[in-house]
Amino acid sequence: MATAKIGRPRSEKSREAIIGAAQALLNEKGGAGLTIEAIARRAGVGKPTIYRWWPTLADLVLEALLRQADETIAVPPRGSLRETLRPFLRQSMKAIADGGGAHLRFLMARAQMDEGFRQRFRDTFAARRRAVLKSVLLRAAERGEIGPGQNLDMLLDLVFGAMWYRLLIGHAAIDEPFADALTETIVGLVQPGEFRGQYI
Amino acid sequence: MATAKIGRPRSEKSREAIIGAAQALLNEKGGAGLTIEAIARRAGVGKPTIYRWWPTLADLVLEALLRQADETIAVPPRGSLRETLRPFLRQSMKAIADGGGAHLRFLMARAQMDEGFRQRFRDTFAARRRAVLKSVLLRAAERGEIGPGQNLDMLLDLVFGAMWYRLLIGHAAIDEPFADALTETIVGLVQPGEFRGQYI
Amino acid sequence: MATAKIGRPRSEKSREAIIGAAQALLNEKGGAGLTIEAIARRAGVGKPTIYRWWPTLADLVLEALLRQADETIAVPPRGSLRETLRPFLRQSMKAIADGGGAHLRFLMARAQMDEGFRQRFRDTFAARRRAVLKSVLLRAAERGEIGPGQNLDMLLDLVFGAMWYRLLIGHAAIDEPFADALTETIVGLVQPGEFRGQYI
Amino acid sequence: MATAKIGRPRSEKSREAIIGAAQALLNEKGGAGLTIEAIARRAGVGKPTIYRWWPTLADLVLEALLRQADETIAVPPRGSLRETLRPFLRQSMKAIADGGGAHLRFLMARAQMDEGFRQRFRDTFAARRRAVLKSVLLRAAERGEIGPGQNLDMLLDLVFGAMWYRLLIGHAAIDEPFADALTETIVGLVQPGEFRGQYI
DNA sequence: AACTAAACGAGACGGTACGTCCAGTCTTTAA
DNA sequence: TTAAAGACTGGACGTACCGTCTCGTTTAGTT
Repeated sequence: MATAKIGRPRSEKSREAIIGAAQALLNEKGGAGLTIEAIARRAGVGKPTIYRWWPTLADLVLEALLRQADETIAVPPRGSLRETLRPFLRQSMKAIADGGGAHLRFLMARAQMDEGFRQRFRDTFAARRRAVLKSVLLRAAERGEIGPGQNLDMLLDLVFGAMWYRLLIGHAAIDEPFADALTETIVGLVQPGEFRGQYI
Repeated sequence: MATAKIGRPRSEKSREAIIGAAQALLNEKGGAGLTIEAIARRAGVGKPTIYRWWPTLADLVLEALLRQADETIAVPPRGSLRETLRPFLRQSMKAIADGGGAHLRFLMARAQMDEGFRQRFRDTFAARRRAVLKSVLLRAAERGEIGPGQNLDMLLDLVFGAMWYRLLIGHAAIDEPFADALTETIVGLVQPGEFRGQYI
Repeated sequence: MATAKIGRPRSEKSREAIIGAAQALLNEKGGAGLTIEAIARRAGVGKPTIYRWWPTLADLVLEALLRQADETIAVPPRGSLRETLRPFLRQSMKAIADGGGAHLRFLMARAQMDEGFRQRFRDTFAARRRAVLKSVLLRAAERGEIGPGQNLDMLLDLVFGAMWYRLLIGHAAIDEPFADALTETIVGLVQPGEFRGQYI
Repeated sequence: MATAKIGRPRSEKSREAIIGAAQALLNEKGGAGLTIEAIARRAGVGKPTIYRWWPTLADLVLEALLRQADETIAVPPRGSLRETLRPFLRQSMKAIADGGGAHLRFLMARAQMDEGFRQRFRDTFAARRRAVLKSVLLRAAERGEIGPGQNLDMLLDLVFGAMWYRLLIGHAAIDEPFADALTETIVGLVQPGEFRGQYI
């Protein structure tokens, strides 16, 4: 059969405390000052307990992010591209404004320092987000709302790139007006019509 | 006049050695492992000498980046938007591929950990790059190549965002085909014509 | 010339504080519980400062022992063997009773766990103590107080062995009566006379 | 009567495995590196099983020592003091050379760190060894081979002290020549005759 | 034969200390 | 009088064990 399950089982209480402490510290002090030592102190937990379950502080923060993001997933239903994309972007930006931004900024920074984590971050979080939006675009393309010359992956880079760029550089707000403007820009970009440049 | 210039003069040799060491370490080992201590060792210099001239390791790397980027600035001249944007993007991506990518990734990571540097990074480097591209877009708008409904700042976010996003996530290459595709996408997006959504 | 001496010199204040803290902790809590971490805390010093100057906690304790033993060295002068040996042993045992015992027990324990330190301990401390007593025995032998059949190194093992054995096992006191009895035993053992067994 | 004896009985197999693993590790790697964790791993046993039966790692090693020493006990029979003492010492030193030395060094080190174990070590192992040798000396004294002025306990300290001292410091071998030399020294020391110093 | 209870292996737990790296500051000598 | 060099305090790192705990499993003796 499967592997036998022996030994003391994992303490869910500790797990919760650790993730909770990471959340709290990130929201209070921001990414700098978020250390494994501080989390262990706050959670009333030994450092090895953290290392046992997460290879890296970044992986722990990623799990914390996913935990709180899961509640707000809400796959967008149907309708026109505009009516699907707008709530997707509004919701994404709302999650960022409501605290997720600190997580994302921390994770992106760590991804630049740890190639292993960068790969995990790319393959789990980023790829998942891209997949969600890509399915939206694919349905729009099937409905004929997107011209045949459009490269959907380029569109993903444009949309997520603009959000990440604003988040990381911090030169402009990530709010509902931005979500709406980005929606209109993308909708305007993709609409089929006369030839407007060839994708190479 | 002002303060007399007495005392031991600054050693330009040390300055060069420091920046050179930073360049070398960044290219060899990447962002992780780039520390002030390592730079001081490599440059044969005391740590305080570094702290005296740069407030932060990130500022030092930023200077190193600007130093090597200055040679490749070459403001794009005239012609159509396509003919101006394409070399601009090709050149930008070539600089990234030729080693600048490590600098940029390091700087963006540090900006997420140090709000003070983030501001300097935004106000010097990022703003400068935006200004260059914006002047290109403005000239194109004057020539009527860009429709009146376009928000130029949104275009900047799209272009730089897509580049940064690919650089940071690492899911796709930053190369000439990408530069060309991005050029075509932007050119197609901005061309004036029938109404295609209103910027809010 | 010799090597130039630049840079901040070693802080004698820290050195004193470290050794003092080690002394204090050893006297208060005994060998168990004497850790580098605790010494650093007590001395108000960073751990690396300790590691910079002593390879091992044991080496630090050894220096602390030598520092306080230096004051009580007082090489025994002349006279008969009995008149020289007795004060030597009394003084040695007084030093043990006055606090040196904790140091010695700690050091001997560490020597059993760290072969490198064991060698240093043997070559510096133990060899030095043996040399002092051996010179006493040599002078006595020159004066004819020790029979020709005696192996002086065996005598050293007997004298130091008995002291260490009592100290480590703890079955009997290390005090003045013991010093005097040991003196008489050795003096009786070595006196020349009829043949009493041959050293092999 | 007392508590009924129900439940699973102690596993002798585990006990053997634990003691065997301790023996093996001690012989292979010496005292440093002998940990309960390593023993449990090697023996294929859970840590609590070890803690259930021995209060301390030192107590476990002590039992391992006694188990292998029991085979070589061989109480010395009769004859002169020399003829009794010499095999006793030879045998003791052979046991040390054959592997018991590592056990003894480990135990003596642990006795310095744990006062509770020091007492047990003293009251069981050391006292037993002293009793054996003391009975030898008593019989010799009854036969008149030892002068009336001799303090037998001092003799025990001399003999065991010299052995332990060599074992712990490591400045000289513990071998048959040493056993013989020590025998002759003791025999020469104790022989009755003209007055040779008074024991105080 | 079924029940009971202790000992078993496994391994996670909260902790302590380890020895190292680096940050940023301070103090001295050299230029 | 400033630059340069190196020792400083201090915090966090990731690891090794400690001794305790909680599991599911095994194994005898008791009913």
